[in-house]
Amino acid sequence: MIPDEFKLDNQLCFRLYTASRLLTQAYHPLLSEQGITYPQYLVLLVLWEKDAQPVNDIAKRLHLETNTVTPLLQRMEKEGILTRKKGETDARQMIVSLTKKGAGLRKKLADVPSTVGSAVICDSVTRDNAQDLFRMLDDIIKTLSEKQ
Amino acid sequence: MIPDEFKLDNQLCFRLYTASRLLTQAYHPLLSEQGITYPQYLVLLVLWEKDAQPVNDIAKRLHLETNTVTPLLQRMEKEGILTRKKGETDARQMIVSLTKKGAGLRKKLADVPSTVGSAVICDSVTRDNAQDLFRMLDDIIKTLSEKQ
DNA sequence: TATATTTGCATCGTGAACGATATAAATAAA
DNA sequence: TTTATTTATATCGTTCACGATGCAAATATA
Repeated sequence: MIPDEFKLDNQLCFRLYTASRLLTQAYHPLLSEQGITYPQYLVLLVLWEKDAQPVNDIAKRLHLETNTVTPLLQRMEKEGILTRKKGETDARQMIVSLTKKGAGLRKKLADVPSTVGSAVICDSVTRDNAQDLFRMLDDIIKTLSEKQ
Repeated sequence: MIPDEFKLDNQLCFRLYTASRLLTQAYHPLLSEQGITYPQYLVLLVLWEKDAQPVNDIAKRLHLETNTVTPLLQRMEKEGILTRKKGETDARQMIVSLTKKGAGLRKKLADVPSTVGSAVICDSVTRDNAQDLFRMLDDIIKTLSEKQ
């Protein structure tokens, strides 16, 4: 007999992993139309909120390490979406700024949130109890990121 | 002004993506001790439930494509965790079975669920309302996996 | 039975993730 | 000021994910 804890159906991580992957896939057709990936879209969200940030601030905002973000930014730089230049006050920093193309993607991707949002509305996740889900996920993220 | 839908804090996908990554990281020290990764652990969970399954059944159970699972299984075969042999009734199938080592990992990994589980217990996610979270995630997964 | 289609798996290329490590600049300590 | 430590970023190697494509076995159709 398999103990309950070992059953795949009882695993929180597997659910998060699957839901994350499937929802990311829902973004794909919309994003690839503009030649970007989902993690690149996340970088854009960060820079649209506040332009000209050092690599580290972007990484922290996304809960990623710089060894993930740096290559990501290098690819986006090569695509002409953003620029990277040495910080003036601190020469260790690389300040990442949107190009005109990167800023312009905001309008071209304007429909993404509502399109994807409506795809995930189901019995359990309506606008009402999405807040409960958000709160639980935020709590998980907070708990785990504090364990570092 | 940034519309609300564009704010990173309002994105469900980003929360799932982050929670999934951080929780997977919590598995890492426990799994690497036995020389396996988290996706490999998922394969073991599937095979511990039912041994000797074709690649396709494992892939479907994990909501993954065979082009992800095949290399994963090949690496696990090289590690001596499982074997792959052609199906007898259907020669297209590859039947994946646990070796003694693969079956034995169950005991060595016995503490994983409880160890990781206790790491994620927080204000919002207690044993009580974990069921609500499970239900919502299952609904999201169901909705998204039915879309194609 | 011959041909077409579907199914199951594999290969390839690209882009993440991430542990480990390296390097230079900034800061702290001696 | 010299030396040590910390900080910010980059490089490298391995393992996923996944779209695209290929191929052989099984099944359906003609």
